[in-house]
Amino acid sequence: MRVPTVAVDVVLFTIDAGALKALLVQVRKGPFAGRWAFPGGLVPLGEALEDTARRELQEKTGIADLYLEQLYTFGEPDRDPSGHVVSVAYFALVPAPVPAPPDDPKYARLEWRDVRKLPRLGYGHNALADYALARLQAKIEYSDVARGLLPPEFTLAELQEVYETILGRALDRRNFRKRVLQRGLVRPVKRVRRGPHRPAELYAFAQRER
Amino acid sequence: MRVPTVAVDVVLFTIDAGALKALLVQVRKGPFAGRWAFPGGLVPLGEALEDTARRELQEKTGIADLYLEQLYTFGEPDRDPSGHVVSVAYFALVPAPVPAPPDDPKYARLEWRDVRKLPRLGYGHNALADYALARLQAKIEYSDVARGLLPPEFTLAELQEVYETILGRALDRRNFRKRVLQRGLVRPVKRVRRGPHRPAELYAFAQRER
DNA sequence: GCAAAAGTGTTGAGATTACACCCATGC
DNA sequence: GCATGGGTGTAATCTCAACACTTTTGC
Repeated sequence: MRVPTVAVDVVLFTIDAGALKALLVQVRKGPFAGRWAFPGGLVPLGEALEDTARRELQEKTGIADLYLEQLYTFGEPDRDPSGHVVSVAYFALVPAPVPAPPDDPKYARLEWRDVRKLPRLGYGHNALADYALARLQAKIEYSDVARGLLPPEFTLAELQEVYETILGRALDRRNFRKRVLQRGLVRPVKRVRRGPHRPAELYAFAQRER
Repeated sequence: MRVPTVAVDVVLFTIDAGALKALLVQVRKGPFAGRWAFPGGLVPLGEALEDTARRELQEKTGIADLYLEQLYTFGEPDRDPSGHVVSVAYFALVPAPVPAPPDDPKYARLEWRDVRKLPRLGYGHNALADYALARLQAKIEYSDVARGLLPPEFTLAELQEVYETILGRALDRRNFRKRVLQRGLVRPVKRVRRGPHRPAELYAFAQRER
């Protein structure tokens, strides 16, 4: 092989049981066999990077529709002991509830793991996890990335829980509601979610991103 | 060729004559021959991406010491008509005054061009220019990237001119000085620059980045 | 002494934080 | 009627933008 190989790796986040989780796959070959790492794969000739990322996730989890954003490209030649692999990292979001990963022994094992309690990962992927989390925390403050973690309609309490889980700290309810409303991030949809207590107004993200 | 090739492209900025300029090279081969584009080159097996970027700039301009930061990776297969090239884009900064590019006919022609008046570039590089400028504008607000565009000691007027050139608008002198000082971005070095008028205090960037 | 750039404070507006009580529903 | 989560306003503080005059030097 005369040139570096190109791969994509994807940090797929979801929120589950009040925790921010990422999808891991168990490495099957090479010096990292048995370790966990983020899913990824080689980019074939002629395929766009983002398409490779989506295809890999689709094949591994069946999830087709998700938010995907490029993170960083790692190109140190000694990161992968099997050769010089330039790895384009993405981060992705999928709304809860996420379908349970198929536990087909034909495929590598998959697991959703709390991002703040990751084991030592293969291919130096812990740095990737830190990077992805930092980006997510930064973006949630000024963009509508939270869209990728929620269903089309949701209560403000649910939205706030997403923010708190990502940021890792509690937020004031009144201030939170004021902010997201007057920033025009969400709009009420004139429906309510009924439950055991007082019904909650439902909201949706506003059309235009900002 | 069975896999995509990996290349780096670098948007090298400097400030010259009150304008933000970028280094362009003239394309010599292929369908974009004659057009201008940002300098770049293929990543050889075993070399880190950033090393390739530095080496290319060093070879083309002789500039060795510069600020370099990864921007984005473009991987659409049809961007380069000669094949599927995954291009990792960097942006770089070099302080003025910048050495004049050698006009050796053995090498491709080089030119510093005003970033806001670029011609139609090869390889779809106009998008890259926009992206790099947006990143620079964003980062100058909260980081010390301006460090890469100034000599070790400078006056606050010079610093302000860098900000104004990058942001493309005038800033209030008093507010500007207040901000950079109380943010701890710069510190006075107890020396002055003498000129035709009142001497100006010299400053240097503070040690720690933030 | 004059031209030119350097240096310096205050005020008002808007944004952000802190904080506690009533409301609507299911059971 | 009570337990539970849903919904709301105000005051204090901080941050950011607007704005004009005096100082120091070279000539």
